[in-house]
Amino acid sequence: MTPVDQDAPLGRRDLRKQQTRAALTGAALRLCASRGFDQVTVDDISAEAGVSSRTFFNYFASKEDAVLGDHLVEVDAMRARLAVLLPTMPVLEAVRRAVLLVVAAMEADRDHWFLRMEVIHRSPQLLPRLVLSNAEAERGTTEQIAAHLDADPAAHGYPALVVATTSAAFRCAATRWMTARGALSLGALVDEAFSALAAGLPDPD
Amino acid sequence: MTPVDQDAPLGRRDLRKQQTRAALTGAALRLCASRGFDQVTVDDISAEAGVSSRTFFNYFASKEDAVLGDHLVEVDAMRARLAVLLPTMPVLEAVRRAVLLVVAAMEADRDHWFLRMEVIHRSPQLLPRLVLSNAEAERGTTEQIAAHLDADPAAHGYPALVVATTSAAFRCAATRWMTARGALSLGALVDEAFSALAAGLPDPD
DNA sequence: CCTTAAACTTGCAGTGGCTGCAAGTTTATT
DNA sequence: AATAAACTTGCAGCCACTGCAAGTTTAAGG
Repeated sequence: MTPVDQDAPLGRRDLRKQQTRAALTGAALRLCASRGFDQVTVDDISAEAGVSSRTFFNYFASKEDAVLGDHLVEVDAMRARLAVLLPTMPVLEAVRRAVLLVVAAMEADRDHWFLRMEVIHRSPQLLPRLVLSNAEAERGTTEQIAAHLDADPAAHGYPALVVATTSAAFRCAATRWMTARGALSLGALVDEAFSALAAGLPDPD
Repeated sequence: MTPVDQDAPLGRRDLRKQQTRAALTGAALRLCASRGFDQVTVDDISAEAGVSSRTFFNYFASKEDAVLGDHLVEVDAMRARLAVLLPTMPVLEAVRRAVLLVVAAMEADRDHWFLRMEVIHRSPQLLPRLVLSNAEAERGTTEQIAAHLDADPAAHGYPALVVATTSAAFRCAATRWMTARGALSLGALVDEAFSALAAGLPDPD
């Protein structure tokens, strides 16, 4: 699932930790996908993963975290790309290209995302937590764009507006991608959504 | 808060229910605003409101519900307005005008909204739940627009895209409104955001 | 006015998420 | 081989939340 980060000093210990963590998220996803989120207890997940329930909470702060996991890994890369692109083109276009990094990561992780989606679809209570972590990421990007424009984010609404609307557009594309179970390319769907945004959301046809 | 709905058959019982409900949300808002959401227990709220903690759960399904309350009351009115406007103008413009109904309701309820905002700002865990209930409303509006366009919502991304992005724009405006503590008119902020959307989110200035 | 049925409140007991603490056990360090 | 650090675990406990079985209040009909 999550590839090993660069050349890390991996002793038996860190290895086992990764292993345990993966076993926990795996068990959580599997169980929740088949039974539904609240028909699964932390004890169930821990037992399936072969650790105590107390240990579960050494790895995750909540049951939800085990399911949603770290779906924000690519944010740093996206932000770096954005920093490079912003000075050379309009904000909206820079964001569109930066988002393609996330698109690539998601398309590479297809199966994992579909499984996660299955769980979230079954148990919509999880959706909020997903939105929250996104919100945090959005705030950072907003500040980045505000700095680029030399604008006070509090006084000027533009940075927050761009980030919020593009995020919404991205989520729309992702939703279409998943309901189509990957029959369409996520990249193409994202492009379509961003084009509509750039055109001012005119009525279709 | 919520004005009495039309000519209702209000006996002592229903009256007391309204009273209790208001006391609970009031206590919840007050306590959470001063102490923070998770420094307040359901027992605290119930005691402050003068009922048992068990009764609390007869009124609200969760502690969060008591704080967030019914912030979706005006949705029906908005949808009705939208139905009237859609055939006579572009979708985006119709949505903009329909949203003005919500704007009016919020501006009439200023103080309450600011208090709620105070709580949410202190305890961001609440923000997601807020977004979630919005999501439900968004789905309905999406279907409405899809029907108007004679489009299959699954096949065509436009309806969901318009709704998601305009909702995001609205939230941005609302956030600015609240951080400015009402120094700016919510209506003006919403108009500004929608204008930017309609123009394709060009770089400012 | 009085009776009866429905609605509302409440205590109680119990489940499950989640945390701090104080062992014990495993792994890294010298 | 000895010591320190990290990891796991059981335990005791808090709190959100629920079902159940009273008790109490209000509405409705005679």
